[in-house]
Amino acid sequence: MPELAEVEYFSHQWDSGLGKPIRSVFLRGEKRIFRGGDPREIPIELTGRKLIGSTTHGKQMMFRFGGGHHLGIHLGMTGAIRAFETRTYDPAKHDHLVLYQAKRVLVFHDPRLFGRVRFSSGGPPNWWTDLPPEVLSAAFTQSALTEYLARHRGAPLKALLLDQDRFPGVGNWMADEILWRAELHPRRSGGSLNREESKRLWRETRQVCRMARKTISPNLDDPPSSWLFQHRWKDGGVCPRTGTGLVRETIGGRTTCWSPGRQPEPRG
DNA sequence: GGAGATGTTTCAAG
DNA sequence: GCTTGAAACATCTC
Repeated sequence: MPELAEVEYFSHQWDSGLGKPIRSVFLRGEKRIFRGGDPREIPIELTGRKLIGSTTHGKQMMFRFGGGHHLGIHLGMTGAIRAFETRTYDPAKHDHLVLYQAKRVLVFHDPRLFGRVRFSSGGPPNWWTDLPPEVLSAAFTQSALTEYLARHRGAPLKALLLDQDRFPGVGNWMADEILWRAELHPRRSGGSLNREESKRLWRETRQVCRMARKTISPNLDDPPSSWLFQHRWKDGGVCPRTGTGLVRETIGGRTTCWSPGRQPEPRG
């Protein structure tokens, strides 16, 4: 499910637990979720520590605890963060991490195990500090994008937009939304864009990220019907701008939706 | 029963 | 060495 705006929404689900200590920790022990680390550290280090802050970066979430402990969560495709106001809670089938506080529980849930939990003691770890510039940061410049497109001149735009090292937080539906607004066919190659098209791509990438945060992050509401988002999954879906039929096909390894009336097929 | 799902990583081919 | 594409991961829903 989650792309940048949804990730922001989920990270706030634990806000009610800010400033309060963890009393105990439940681990399901699914190794895949904690790949690359040893989850047994988590109960040892977090018990008695307060949750003191949270932040997101693209699709990554980071929760800070007292004592310099950091918990990183990636939701993968089906992960979710939840909080329940309760004193007792039996972990559900796909709950992988449950942090018990005095009056609530903070839960990470993920049926498909594509999500990931990382843990680090002693300051922010490299996997957090070395993240690339966010799309809405000042470092995400037009010229950096142009340079990137030139380097990946053979790859389809759809595949490039899913590159988390360059477009952190952009996922499948956001990539389609960006290309639709920029009037660029998803199969256009990185090297085929002229100056004007490259500028449109840059502008719409930022615009979609900005609007997604504004509309989705507060309550996980769906975007308005003027977006491609609302029409892209429906068979027989119609482009809200041209009124003509939408097309779906796999590009860059993912289901891709576009409006042929608006996004002309590349030549050749 | 089969296909596909708003994601990332890894591996191999070009 | 770099770029690109496909498969693998595991479960649920339509």
